[in-house]
Amino acid sequence: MATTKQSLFPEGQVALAAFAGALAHPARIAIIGLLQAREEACCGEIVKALPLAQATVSQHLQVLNRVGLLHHRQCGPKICYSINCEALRSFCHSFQCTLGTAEEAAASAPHL
Amino acid sequence: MATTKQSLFPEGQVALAAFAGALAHPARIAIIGLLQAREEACCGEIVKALPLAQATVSQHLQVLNRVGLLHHRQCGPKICYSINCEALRSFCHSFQCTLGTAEEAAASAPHL
DNA sequence: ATCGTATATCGCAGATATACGATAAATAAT
DNA sequence: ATTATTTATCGTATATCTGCGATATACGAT
Repeated sequence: MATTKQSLFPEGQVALAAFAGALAHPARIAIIGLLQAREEACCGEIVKALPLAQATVSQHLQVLNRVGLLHHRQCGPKICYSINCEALRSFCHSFQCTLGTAEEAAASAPHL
Repeated sequence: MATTKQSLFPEGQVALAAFAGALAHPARIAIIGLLQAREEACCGEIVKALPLAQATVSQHLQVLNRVGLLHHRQCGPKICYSINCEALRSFCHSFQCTLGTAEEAAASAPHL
């Protein structure tokens, strides 16, 4: 038994869980951090920066892409990835709201 | 072969991924939201509020507890759970820092 | 000690995730 | 068309997650 019961939960909670799931691996945290530092990086550069095989890195990129956290553009023979800042901010916002840390966030960033 | 490679990543990234992993299920998001609304709830109340069996809810509580997100106290025959606000805030803070949604995101709009 | 209630843990099965080699697909240049 | 480069996908094996019934543990009251 164990047919997933995720569909029995409100859509907002499912979406937030999916977002959290996309960040639930050190490699994907590292990729986000790397893209934050460099603005943009191609898959090969990310592979060099991580202790993982190319196929595995590509899979992790897909996971981040699936929840809309990445932009990518063809750049000659390479594909350059960057962070979809809007999506990231939007996720973080509903994250704050649901987790009830909104007051603290408002204190440090008095706007929005 | 697929012995997990999580240990090859920096500790901070592993910790953040673990935190995200703890929130990577709608049931656990729901539990956090419920505890936020009620301050405190015992396991039985949470079971009633979710479409899951008691054993499953108990497991989800363990997952949240393992990363330090919960407080619990014996309350007669029951066990009352509440959110460890300090831990939650601390996590959210390093979350913001690593994901760079503090001020960089707001400042950098112009590209593409 | 026994009973009833409340919660945690065990054991199992099915579903996902992780990781990688091999290979395919796409691009650029020859 | 061939080659070299870059990335995505396939196939696979192993690991972890999800879910629940059954059972164990803990507590308060009798």
